[in-house]
Amino acid sequence: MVMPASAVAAPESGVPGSMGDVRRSNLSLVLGRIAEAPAGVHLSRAQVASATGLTKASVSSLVLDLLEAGLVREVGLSQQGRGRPSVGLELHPARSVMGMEINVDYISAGVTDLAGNLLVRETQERDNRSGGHVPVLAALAGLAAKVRAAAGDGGVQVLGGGLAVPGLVDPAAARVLTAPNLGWTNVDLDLGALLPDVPLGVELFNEANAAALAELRHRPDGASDFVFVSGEVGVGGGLVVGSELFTGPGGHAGEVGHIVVDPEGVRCSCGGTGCLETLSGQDAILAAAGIAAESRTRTESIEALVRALNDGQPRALSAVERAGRYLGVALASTARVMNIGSVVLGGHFAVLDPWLRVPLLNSLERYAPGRFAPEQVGLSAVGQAGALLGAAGSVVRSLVDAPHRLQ
Amino acid sequence: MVMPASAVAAPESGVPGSMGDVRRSNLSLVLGRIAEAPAGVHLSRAQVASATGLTKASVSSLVLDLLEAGLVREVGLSQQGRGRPSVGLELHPARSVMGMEINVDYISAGVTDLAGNLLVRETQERDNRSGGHVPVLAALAGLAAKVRAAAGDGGVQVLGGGLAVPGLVDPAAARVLTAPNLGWTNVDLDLGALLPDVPLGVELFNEANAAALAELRHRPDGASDFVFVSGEVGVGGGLVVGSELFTGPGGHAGEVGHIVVDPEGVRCSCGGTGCLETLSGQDAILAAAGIAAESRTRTESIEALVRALNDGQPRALSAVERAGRYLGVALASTARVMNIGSVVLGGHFAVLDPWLRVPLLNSLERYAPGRFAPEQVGLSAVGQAGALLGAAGSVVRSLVDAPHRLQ
DNA sequence: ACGATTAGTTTATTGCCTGAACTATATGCG
DNA sequence: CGCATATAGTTCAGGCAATAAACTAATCGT
Repeated sequence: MVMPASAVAAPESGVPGSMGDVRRSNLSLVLGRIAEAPAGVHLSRAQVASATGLTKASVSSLVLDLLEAGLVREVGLSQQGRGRPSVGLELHPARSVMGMEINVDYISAGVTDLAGNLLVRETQERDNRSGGHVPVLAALAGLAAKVRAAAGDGGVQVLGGGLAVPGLVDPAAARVLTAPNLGWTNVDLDLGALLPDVPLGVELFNEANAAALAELRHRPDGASDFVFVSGEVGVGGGLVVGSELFTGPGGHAGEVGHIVVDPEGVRCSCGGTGCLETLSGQDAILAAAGIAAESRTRTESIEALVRALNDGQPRALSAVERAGRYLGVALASTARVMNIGSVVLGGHFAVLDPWLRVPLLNSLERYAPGRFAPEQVGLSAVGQAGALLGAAGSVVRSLVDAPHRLQ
Repeated sequence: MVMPASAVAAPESGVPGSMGDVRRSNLSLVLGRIAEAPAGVHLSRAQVASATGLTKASVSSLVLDLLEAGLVREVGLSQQGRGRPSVGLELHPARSVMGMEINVDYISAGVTDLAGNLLVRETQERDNRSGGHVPVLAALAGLAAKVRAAAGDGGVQVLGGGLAVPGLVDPAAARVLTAPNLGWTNVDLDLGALLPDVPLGVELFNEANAAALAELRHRPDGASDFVFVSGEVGVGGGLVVGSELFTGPGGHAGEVGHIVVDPEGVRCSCGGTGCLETLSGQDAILAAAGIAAESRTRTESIEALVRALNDGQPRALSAVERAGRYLGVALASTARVMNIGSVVLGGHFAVLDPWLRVPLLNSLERYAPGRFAPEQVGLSAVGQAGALLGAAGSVVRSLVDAPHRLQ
């Protein structure tokens, strides 16, 4: 049995299908084609018809719905050879979505159009570890309102949003289960208050999961199956299987940072023992490299580490070597369990790639021989903004999956 | 984003939906309800209608199709209080599917009806390690023909089949990538020749995956998310997520036996290092327990081990303790990556449960604290026949998913 | 100017589900 | 016995969505 194709025409499993589902499915199909077109290329109704297999008549009718919903816009005429010129179709540039991020030492909010172009973004430095979650959310709501107003001045309407936090989340319940680096446990978020009066609401994401979605959208190779591992203080992970985020039964799969890579290892902040994070997280690497964390921001510490590596300091080199080796152990196990043989490195793993790559590849070859070609280990295509872009993009994705929600 | 519900009305992603898809979806829905009913309970059209949400008119029409396809049968009348008595519906008892299994030292074939009751089964002892795959498949084809004839004498028609093999498979290509214990590498199977002239063909499965499907069907608690781990010479695994087998992008996810649990460990038959199999597989346990494998079948060796455990022999106890401990390491990592907190033990893990359970639970608590309640570690409900039942049952499942294939 | 060519719309048809009316078959009570 | 009541299942008109084919619209080439 193969993974099911993503549900196209069904409202839910176990519920009767009716012709309305067909309409929804085909609306999604048409909107998806229009959204997929490269920037600057505007498909015509006829092109959409031949690309989807729908008839011209059906596409005309479906496009009419999308125009009325304000999701799609007609743009100029264009002539291809003989015949009547075609009317271009594009995602409506005045419809947008918001991405938000709460991290340890900043909050951030940004608006992208439906094609994923960042229109506005603001980041606010802020120590989010003290004072609990209430002031953080209040500050973020303010920042979001500001960014939204800026977008609104440009005539852009925000349809919905996504929020990324560095911790375990229950998206259905809008609840942060644990975010060790924020010191949050079982925090219920009022997502509605964060971005009031948007038709599509606000979705909650784990940071690495959101970043994985951003990678999915922006990867030049168009890979549809990979593990994204993000090295921060913690080690986060996001699993993309069949161009979908895999979140598991409870919504928080992908904790690559807590794979056990050394059963005799030290205690982890998660309560476990010998997790990858205890050997390849930032604190572990900096400590092993002999770089004191005190009186420095984390960015500065990583910069110091890179200098040490460039200087060829043995302690730094062996610290990174160890991190790469154990990262390989965890990814080898992931490859075996999930059958994914492609990796995208983010956070400090991307920064340290020049020194990390060889030990990582060696480790992969030792623990999962023949499963990872070197070109299957890539670096993040979106970098720092990944979580925000991914959270925003996921709203677009859910909109494309169910365009009827805006009618 | 949550796992998509299984596609109900869509043929495939990226293809236009039409009204025929609605029909297919609803056929599946109706057949599914009829199949779900407990043994001996026969739903009426009216009950199916209220259970599914379809109208009586639609259900009547859909049931007619299923009757004509021979998938469903009307059975007697039954009176519930007042009113016209209802006509019972059941899966047609004369339609059946075949499950087949190739293992190291036997081949087996059996026929079950669509409700999963085993009608005939034959097992043939056979050394499948020598001589390559051709004679094995010839022998299995013979055995299948025999079993099919026996079922045919009872008036039962075989609609399709499933074959389980102990190795990595590519189901789409009908290819066994590697089956170390059989000595097979990149073997293409002619599944059509194995069971000629069946309308639904033959599907190929990894043995543990098939067994996981059988567990899914027969679990008393009706769990829909679990890891099945089967202890044999190798350690196999099957992942069930949302009542679906998770096979990963390439079709061979779930290799729990090759999670790295000891990076400094010994070489594994898969080419890796420190795999779970090298510490919790049968050979590893028997060797650590000091039980010589020579001049015994594997069953006898395990029996000897159980005697030693009952006698309280320290070497045997510590061997099993170690196996349980490392099994816990692997399952803790699986829980983190897949977000699955429920386990079903099969093979020797089930047999050794009295001695294995405590170290396993301790290990789970150490490496993934709070994720596994003791009652979430269960034993196989189907035992030895699991792979065969699962392979057969998967054909029923795919038939319920797409009943129109028989019309 | 006019045919060729391509884009998009209109119209008739088909398939499928729905709701309401209808038929069928039982029970229970006077 | 007869009739009200209740439940199962069928028939039929209506609506929606996709399709195919005919039709209108707009442009190019000669």
